[in-house]
Amino acid sequence: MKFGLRHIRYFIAVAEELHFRRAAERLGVAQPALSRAIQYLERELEVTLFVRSKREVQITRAGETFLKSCRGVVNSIGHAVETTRMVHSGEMGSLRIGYTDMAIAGQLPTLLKEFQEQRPNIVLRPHHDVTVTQLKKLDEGELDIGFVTGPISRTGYEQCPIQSENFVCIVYESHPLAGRNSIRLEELAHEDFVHGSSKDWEQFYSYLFPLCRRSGFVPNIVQEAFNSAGILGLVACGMGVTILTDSVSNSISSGLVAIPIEDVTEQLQTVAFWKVGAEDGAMDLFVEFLQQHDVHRFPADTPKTY
Amino acid sequence: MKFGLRHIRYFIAVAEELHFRRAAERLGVAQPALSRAIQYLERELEVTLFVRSKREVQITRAGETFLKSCRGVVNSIGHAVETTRMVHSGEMGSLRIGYTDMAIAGQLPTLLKEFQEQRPNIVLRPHHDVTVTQLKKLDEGELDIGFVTGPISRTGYEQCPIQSENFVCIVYESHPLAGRNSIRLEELAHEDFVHGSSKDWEQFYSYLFPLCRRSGFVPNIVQEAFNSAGILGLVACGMGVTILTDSVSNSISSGLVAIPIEDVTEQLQTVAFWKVGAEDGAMDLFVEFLQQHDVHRFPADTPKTY
DNA sequence: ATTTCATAATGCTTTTCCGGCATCAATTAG
DNA sequence: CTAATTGATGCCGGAAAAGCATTATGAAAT
Repeated sequence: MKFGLRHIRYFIAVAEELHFRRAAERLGVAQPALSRAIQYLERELEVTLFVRSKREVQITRAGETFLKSCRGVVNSIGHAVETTRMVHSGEMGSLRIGYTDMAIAGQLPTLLKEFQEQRPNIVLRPHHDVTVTQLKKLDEGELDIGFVTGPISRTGYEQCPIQSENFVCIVYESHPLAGRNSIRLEELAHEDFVHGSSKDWEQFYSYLFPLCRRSGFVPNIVQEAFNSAGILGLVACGMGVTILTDSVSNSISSGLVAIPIEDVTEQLQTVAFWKVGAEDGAMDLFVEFLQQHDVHRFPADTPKTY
Repeated sequence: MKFGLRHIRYFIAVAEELHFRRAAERLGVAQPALSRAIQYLERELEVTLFVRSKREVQITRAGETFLKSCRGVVNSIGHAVETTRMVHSGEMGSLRIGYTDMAIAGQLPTLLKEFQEQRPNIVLRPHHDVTVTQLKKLDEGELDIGFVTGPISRTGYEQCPIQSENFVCIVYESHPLAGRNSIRLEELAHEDFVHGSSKDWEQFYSYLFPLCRRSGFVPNIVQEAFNSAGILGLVACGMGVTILTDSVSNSISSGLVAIPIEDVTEQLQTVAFWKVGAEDGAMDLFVEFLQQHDVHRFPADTPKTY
């Protein structure tokens, strides 16, 4: 295969015109150049493509099959260029999106739905993961953007606030505190706590534990679960109480009660988090979309670092 | 699209190595040439394909989609060359084959089956047509080869004998001649004849009528049909007698009787007939095959012309 | 039969393109 | 800070492709 796309284009012209001079005109080259190009092609292929009989040009069977293939090739190249340009501009592409329990229980579904309507040619691929796993996958390029518990400061990354939620205490309905409209955090000092597994939920508790310490206690952990559904389940079994956030408590099952915590004004932030300079049009569009929807301004006075 | 296959091949190498120097080695060119080719490609596409960060080369999403397409393109080109060469050599292709009633009732099915086994990649497309129609279609390039009643002499064409058959008289079973082991042609002088339609069966009767004239009569045609099945049907109805050939009479229905004609030693030839210089490998192979199977040598002393 | 016309092929020259060498700039490793 | 590696750039030479002019050939017209 020592010929080029030029030979293919020339061949198609001759095959369609069955006339070297006309084909040369159509291509905007001189007739001898065309003759030689076709000769070269035939020599490379070791195949007679045309029968030149001084008054007419006939295409051979082999030429006809080559013509079909050539049309296919130029079409796929055209299509390739078009698609590549669309992916470059972001108009087309795919995004691997990580999300936490809090994100998926909150704003994320609405955001994704709205973006999908704006950009129907971008495929969204959401994956559930806790914050630390998402950060690892972002590092390794397995995710394009994560919706994680934040804020997080890390060089080479950017973030955008998505939602802020209050902490709420969740107890089973026969618990002594179940009837209360609100509680103070220190009232939980001697309760048994159900917990997210310490490794996975590291980020969440890095925000919650300082609050407990301020209220003068360290939570007494009696059970661990892997996700919020598991935690709620264990609470419903009467194994202890837990602290989660508004969005998750919106969907608690019967048998559980969510109680606001009076003396905790701090909120748990969920942020979108992504690597800068990924050179991906779809990402750019998605980030732009998120920043336009940034209703909850990022509080500059709480620069917690990871 | 002002780039060539060279750019595509270079791009694939860089995309696979993610390293300009190594890719250049693999391609057998110097690194600067490669850098420039990729730059040119990116300028033509108006798309960033790689992110060069002085210690590593990353491919962009757009680059990845372009890579997939490029792999497809080089594959289809390789496949195109292969297929084209096969068609050129004749190993692959298709043949449009015409046949008469006599041919299909005789040797042709066996011939086609045997050839098909030898060359499974050649598609055989048989079409039923009388001789004159086949000749017209051969002229117009609608057929590649015809199995016709011959011999035929026509410039630009060649032929090869396929079979020679005796003429036989066919009568309905209550006909006075039905009991005979053989007859002489002149005994049919005053019979009613069923005929192939004069236009379509022109070629057949150009061989038969001279024999009748030699025996001193012109057949008295009372009915015409379009093909041998129709003729046999009319004979079975008692509308007259007819003269056909061995092969056709082998498959006559009950109610009909085939009687040899003593004084007619002339045979009806079926020949393969094709245009010379068609520049088609499959045709060449088929013709070669037919000539090897030429058991019935062409009788040089009966040069009847069309 | 001869002339004329049209077509594709060929010879030669010019232009363009592409590759190689040397070098530069930038980043990383020690 | 130095050395080494990597991709980009400048410049030059050679090969490839195009253009122009011409030829050879076959068909149509006279």
